[in-house]
Amino acid sequence: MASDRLTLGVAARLSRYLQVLTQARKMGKTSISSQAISEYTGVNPTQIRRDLSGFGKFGKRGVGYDIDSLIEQIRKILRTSGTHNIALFGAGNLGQAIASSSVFGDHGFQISAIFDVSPERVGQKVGDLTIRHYDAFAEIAAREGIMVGVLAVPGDVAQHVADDLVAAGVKIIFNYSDALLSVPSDVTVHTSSPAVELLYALYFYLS
Amino acid sequence: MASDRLTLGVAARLSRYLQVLTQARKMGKTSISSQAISEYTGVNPTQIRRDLSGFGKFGKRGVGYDIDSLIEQIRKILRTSGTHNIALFGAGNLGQAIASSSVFGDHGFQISAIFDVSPERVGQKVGDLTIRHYDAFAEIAAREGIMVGVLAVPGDVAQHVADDLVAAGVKIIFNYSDALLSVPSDVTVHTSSPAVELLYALYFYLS
DNA sequence: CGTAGCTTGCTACTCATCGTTACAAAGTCC
DNA sequence: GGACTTTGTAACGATGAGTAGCAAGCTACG
Repeated sequence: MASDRLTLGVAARLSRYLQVLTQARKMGKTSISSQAISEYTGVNPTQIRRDLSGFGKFGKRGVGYDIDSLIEQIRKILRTSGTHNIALFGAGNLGQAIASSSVFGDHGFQISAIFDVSPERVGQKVGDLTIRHYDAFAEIAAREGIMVGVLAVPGDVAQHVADDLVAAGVKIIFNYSDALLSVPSDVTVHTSSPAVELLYALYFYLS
Repeated sequence: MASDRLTLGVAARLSRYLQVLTQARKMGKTSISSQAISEYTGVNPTQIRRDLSGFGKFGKRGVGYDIDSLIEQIRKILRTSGTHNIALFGAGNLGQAIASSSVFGDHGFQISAIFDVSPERVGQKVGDLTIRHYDAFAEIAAREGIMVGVLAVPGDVAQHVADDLVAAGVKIIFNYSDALLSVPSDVTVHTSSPAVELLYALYFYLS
């Protein structure tokens, strides 16, 4: 199991392919070549074929890869097939944007609950979901076994929420706030930082 | 100039350090050790010191790095000091969330204009900015020299907006939509894909 | 003042990874 | 049938990253 664990690089690239494939599928494409994936990801076409061919023969020579089946294969390789329940914290502009978009749903993440503390928001609906009060989180987490939490809350309360998430057994925290979160070593924090990604892109443009 | 260009890895890590440093500064810290940066970034402490010491002696032995000055130094290394004007497209939930947060501002990106097409939104204020009609973009871009565009628009119009941005001379597009954008090779598209980043984190947790 | 404990800066070495080149096999298109 | 495309695969070389180790400089505390 853990022995044939993918290396960081391979897993990162496979995820990246998955992103492009999912987008391409949304655009109505059904087939794609390693060359095309390369243009969208910046990864060398040979590298792409090598990454994929290490797990089986997914492509058709002269044609390329069938997008639907390749998505399925990669998700199988990443062992992330099926749906995963996530909980969303904060129903402000950002939280509502996340809840009403399909970004997570397209990749098998189902938002199973959305929490806030504002009396004006609690009880309102966002898509199919009703915003619940944050106090109900512990109970719901215990019942549904939430493993991933998404933080769309103000930075000054992020650590507090993160602590509660850790206590409830959440293992992966996606942090949209600007707070630096301290968590036990068995919990992964991923912080969204679009501005930093932009700086990175800007550097290469300016050079 | 381009000769002493940083490698991809170094630039990526420096950006990452910048993220953590900016967060740490917000939390009120003034100094940080390579060990601490390592815990937040996952990068080896020796690697961090090597990355930094290649450009000068920024740290104090026995103490660590002064956060303010290190941020300044890294931004100088990345040649992204100063402020950069960006334009934001789409004033829905996501657009408003971006406009009212400080994520971009903290890193020197100033949102100089926000555009939408909805008559209900145009004319309203988000923070200090007034939402303008999309038709005004070409003129404003010509006057202010926008180099970075942020797309918080629906996927089905993203390509159309991207084409207009390219025509107006925008070189970096930050894409929050789920569309796969086609642009000339001298334009960089960076697509936000939180779900894919989550899949990546999930893989390593499950292994 | 002086000693103990950090932390940086720096070097040398090793190993893994990625890009490159090359080419055969299998498919499509005309 | 023939030209063209694209995958699958191997070999090689260059680059990058992890590791270990150590001296120098700073702080803190008696």
